[in-house]
Amino acid sequence: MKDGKETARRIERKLKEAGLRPTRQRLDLAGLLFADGERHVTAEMLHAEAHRHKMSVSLATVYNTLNQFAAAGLLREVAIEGTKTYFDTTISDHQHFYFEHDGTLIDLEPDEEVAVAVQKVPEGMKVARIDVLIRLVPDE
Amino acid sequence: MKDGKETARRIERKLKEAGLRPTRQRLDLAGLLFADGERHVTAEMLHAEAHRHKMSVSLATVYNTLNQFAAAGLLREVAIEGTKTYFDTTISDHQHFYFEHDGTLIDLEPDEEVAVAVQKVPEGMKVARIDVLIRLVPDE
DNA sequence: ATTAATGCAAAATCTTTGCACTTTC
DNA sequence: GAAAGTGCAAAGATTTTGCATTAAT
Repeated sequence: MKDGKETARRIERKLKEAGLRPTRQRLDLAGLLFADGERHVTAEMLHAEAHRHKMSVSLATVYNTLNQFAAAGLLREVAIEGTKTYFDTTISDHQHFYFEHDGTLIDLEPDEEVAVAVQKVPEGMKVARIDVLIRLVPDE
Repeated sequence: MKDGKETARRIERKLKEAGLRPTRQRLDLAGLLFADGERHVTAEMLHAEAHRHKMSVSLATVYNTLNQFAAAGLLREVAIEGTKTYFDTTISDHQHFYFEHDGTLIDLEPDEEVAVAVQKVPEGMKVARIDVLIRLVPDE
């Protein structure tokens, strides 16, 4: 965990640059999301976490905030099958390990990444992004 | 479209081999799904299609059937972000093109596939499968 | 006959929305 | 004070479930 004041300032700047007003709720949630390192959360998870930290935010606001952050490019939605929507704090191009036995998701380190190169793309289309999800199960 | 009788027999065999009783609803739905070629459907879509073909199936049964087929290995769930669950009639290892502007999903031909090789896998884990989704947007 | 599948409606989930109130600029 | 954000509860959307009825073995 980084120094509190530095982080708070950095986060406020981040929101302003994204054109989002730095309200208390957004600062609180961004504080949890961007404190340090990668994070993969659902709205439910983040709401529970905020509660544990005695932050006052409604679940609807958590949903709205995650969607706004994603629209602003601060977060990225991750496609995992199933009903819940995951958001990833790492927005640069990267890949994921998905632990099927417990539903955990982690980023691959850049040096672990799989190289992908598309040969042919349908007429009139171009590649926007390539999602790679490596599904893991316990060995043996 | 293949010959009707041949297809019907093939499908009935398919269900039996999967340990599923060949009921009218399952035969109807399997008939739509496995008539020929790849298909990517949601429960909603398949239910609507069944209706158009004057087949009588409830939406709940479509859901149940898709889940049973997937559990039996006849279909594969595809992870696309968003709320709806897609099922794919191609169950072998393969990759997808996803057209972001209209939500269409198609399989890559084997010769278009991207080679992926994972270097390091977390301790005690092994790769079950690698999902590759190539996101396309209109050119320019 | 026995066992499994279906249909319906009801419930359970997850997510978005409408609107009065509050906060930020 | 104007514009934007929040909270709550209500509505939406998707999916699952309980149970009586029907169909398959």
